[in-house]
Amino acid sequence: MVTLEEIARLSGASRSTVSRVVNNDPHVSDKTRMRVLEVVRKLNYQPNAIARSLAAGRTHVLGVIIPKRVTELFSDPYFPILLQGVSTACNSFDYAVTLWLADPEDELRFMGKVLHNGLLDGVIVSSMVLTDPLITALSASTLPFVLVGRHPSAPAVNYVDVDNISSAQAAVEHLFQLGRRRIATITGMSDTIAGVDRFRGYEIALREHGLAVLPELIVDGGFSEAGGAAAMRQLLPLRPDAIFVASDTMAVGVLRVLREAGLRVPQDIALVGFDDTPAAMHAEPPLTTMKQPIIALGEMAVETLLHIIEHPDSGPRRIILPTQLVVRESCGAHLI
Amino acid sequence: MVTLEEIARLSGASRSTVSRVVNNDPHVSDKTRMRVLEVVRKLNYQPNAIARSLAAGRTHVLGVIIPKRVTELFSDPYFPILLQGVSTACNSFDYAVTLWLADPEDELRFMGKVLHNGLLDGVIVSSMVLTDPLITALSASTLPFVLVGRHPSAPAVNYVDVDNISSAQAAVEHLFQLGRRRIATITGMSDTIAGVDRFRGYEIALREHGLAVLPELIVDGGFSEAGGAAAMRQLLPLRPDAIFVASDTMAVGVLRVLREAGLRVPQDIALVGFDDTPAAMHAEPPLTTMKQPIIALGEMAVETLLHIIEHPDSGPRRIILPTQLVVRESCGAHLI
DNA sequence: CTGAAAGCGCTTACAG
DNA sequence: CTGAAAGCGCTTACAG
Repeated sequence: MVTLEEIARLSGASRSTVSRVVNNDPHVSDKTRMRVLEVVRKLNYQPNAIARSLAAGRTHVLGVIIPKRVTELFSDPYFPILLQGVSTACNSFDYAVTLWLADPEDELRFMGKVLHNGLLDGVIVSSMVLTDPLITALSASTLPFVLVGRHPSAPAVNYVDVDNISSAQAAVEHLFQLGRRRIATITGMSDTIAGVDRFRGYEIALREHGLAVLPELIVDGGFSEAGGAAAMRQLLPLRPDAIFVASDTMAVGVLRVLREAGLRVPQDIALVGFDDTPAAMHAEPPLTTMKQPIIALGEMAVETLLHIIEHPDSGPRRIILPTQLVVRESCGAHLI
Repeated sequence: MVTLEEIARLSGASRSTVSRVVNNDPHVSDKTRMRVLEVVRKLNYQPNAIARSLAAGRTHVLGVIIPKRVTELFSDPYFPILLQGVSTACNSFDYAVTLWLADPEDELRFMGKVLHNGLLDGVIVSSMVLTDPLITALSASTLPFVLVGRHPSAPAVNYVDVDNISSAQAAVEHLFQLGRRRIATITGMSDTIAGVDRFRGYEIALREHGLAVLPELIVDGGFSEAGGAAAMRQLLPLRPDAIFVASDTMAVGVLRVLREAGLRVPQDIALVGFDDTPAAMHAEPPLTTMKQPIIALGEMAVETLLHIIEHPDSGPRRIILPTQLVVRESCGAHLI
């Protein structure tokens, strides 16, 4: 392995100077810089990241924590896509990202160990679970972190999110505008903030129009495809004329059940989903859905985290990214 | 941050001794050990991973590289699931995993930089692309690596894989045994080893039974759902009585097109997929498919890599994991 | 079993 | 603009 030391010796400069050149410090004469760079190139010198981290006190690596519990729902492409956004942003800022798919047990180990071992400059947490002890542990630590998805138990915390409440409200409003009045909802897990918020949006929209919120028209689908299907089966005999489904993944399961039951979408039942994952476009019929900018959430999480690392004393940042209703066929708008 | 130095001072032991205790070195008297551990616990001391890495020459972090090109097909849960296996194994061995979702440009940066910056003890590469320059660069470097998926251009290399050829052959054989004779195939990308191998298995199976390999019954679906659907549309007028689809993700697209065309699966066309992703089970009808142990592939990749790191001089390891035909409804076996 | 010392490969005041 | 020196927090022969 080529070291700074060697470059210094061969270029006739001091180690300090070589370090400056390598780090683009302007306080080096052009002549010296050229001489050093020459040798750097010739030997294909790469600064040792570990030594650099130890000396500089920064590792240039971020952590991403995704609770395994949701990981198991990896049929839902939300997390892979989020990861993509995080990864892209990290690459562009010359950061590495280390991935922690933590089951509850690993979470403990993570908190006890990784959190304080100095490997990470900061972490991004995509826990949706309301009672996650990790959030508490992070808040108590000095490690900079940002949440993807707001978290009521830690209000003074940095996060990026969408406005799930008003987005869900807008989705239901869309169904109302199309003339639907018996609107059901299939909700996500009720111990996640997204699940709760999207349900609240549903309630608000109904109330706003004086529609009753009927308990029997509210079924938990747990954010999974199978859960969505099961919820739909439960809803079938109640004959809603529209359903707001709190994730596209669940909506795919819903469509399957409706097909089996011989019901037409949107003629018999109109559907609006949430997320706009790739499956929404490919669904049959194509799914009208509230698009969430998942990639951008990942990217913003990184940018926010980097900002916090640079400016530890700035106040908490809450970033809300816009959603957008993508009208396809499942809502029936094209028939009107 | 609590340091070794502090523990030494407070416990009255030397830094060497504290280091030994922390690293479970048996050459420490019980008395001393207790005394040190007492202080360690009290101060909640966590060894600094960076300092440790620099001193020991090992970082305990592995890299996973997934080419962005396939990443964009993240609707295919293969990669997330693989990641899960890798992550689980790393956790259990106390390694961290850093994720590189590399587009071709990032790949260059990776090779030039990350490959030699000392951050990684080794890397796992899940490139399926035949001509990937990364493989060449890795082979030329001293960094230990293992491939997920064999690679003909680098035969003397460590990899874990399934036997795609014989697995595909068995899948087609199954269709043959069910009486199908006009068997088409929708192939994966022809510049991936999995794509090529699965196609070869198809050929072999047909030839074995004296069936002609008809070019018009071979259509590229590019491993994506949309590609699978497009391929099926092309196949529709040719009326095959069975199709071997080289991935479940494509098969989902195929099923959609068949439904639109009013064809019954398996009565009119029998289908066998590949992978056994969660979508296979949820498909309509449930998909018969060649199950690939994706999680296990990820885990074995880690174990193999760790083995290579420990034993740099052992010969190359090639690990082939078994596949298994999962018979559901799309092949028609249940009707017989 | 224990400790003093060198060293891992960098960065960064400090002085000139 | 440049260099000598200290230091980041550990591990690991080496000696006793």
